[in-house]
Amino acid sequence: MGRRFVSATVLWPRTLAMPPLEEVEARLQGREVIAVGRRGKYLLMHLDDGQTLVAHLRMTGRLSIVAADSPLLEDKHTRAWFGLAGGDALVFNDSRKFGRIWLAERLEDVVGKLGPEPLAWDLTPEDSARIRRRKVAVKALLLDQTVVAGVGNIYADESLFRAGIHPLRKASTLTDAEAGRLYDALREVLNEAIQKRGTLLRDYRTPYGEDGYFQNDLRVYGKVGMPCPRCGEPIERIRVTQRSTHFCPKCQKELIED
DNA sequence: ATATCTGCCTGCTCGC
DNA sequence: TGCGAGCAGGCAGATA
Repeated sequence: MGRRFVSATVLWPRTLAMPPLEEVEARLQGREVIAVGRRGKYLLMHLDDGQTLVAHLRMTGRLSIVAADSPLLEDKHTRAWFGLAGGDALVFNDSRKFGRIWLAERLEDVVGKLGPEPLAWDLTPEDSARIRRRKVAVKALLLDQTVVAGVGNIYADESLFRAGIHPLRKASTLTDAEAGRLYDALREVLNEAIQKRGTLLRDYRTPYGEDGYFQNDLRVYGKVGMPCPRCGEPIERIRVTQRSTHFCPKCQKELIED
């Protein structure tokens, strides 16, 4: 916060989702960051004229502020960087090239379709009814950013395990009790993960380059064949709408026996 | 409206 | 040791 942009450089054109680079250069020139925030998985830098510089890291993206002569500017995975008044640079580094940056006049154009924030979710009866009519697998529902914002594959699997719900259950078949347990489990998992500063898997680092620690608390994600921490049954992996999905076949029954 | 699939990408792991 | 295949996954866009 408090820094001003003086230039914009894009090395991998697709990184810049909108608008064209010439326009970014003109509209960003001299603008000051007055606040930073987040919506779902989108990072927000609010500027002093109402615009928002938005970044999505996807899988491997990293944002950092470095000195203007930092070797990171020459790194082969650096996709874009923004010169800051005073000589530093805000660098977007992303080996997989999935990450995206927007300069939005209206933030809603970028994040308008996102569902509610799970940790600040005042679930209305209308929301609840609409969601619970859906016939998709509940795992797919958790990953749908228009239903609830910010949940990715790891925390979806962990939430379903803690709630004792099979990932293939159709959302429309969940009982009130199950829906309530899932809602609680999701918030619990996210709060714990935030407290542990995230999950170190392959690429993730905190904004300060440190590792997160939630990987030590994962109960099913990536644990294929290992004993369930609750019942000892081997954890299984299946695919649900093209996503690798981990669960305990004993604690998370697809069909409830009577 | 809803549900599902494909393409985008590179680095890493695995098996031969 | 070298090499290719397979895998990881968030989202846009296409298709059913």
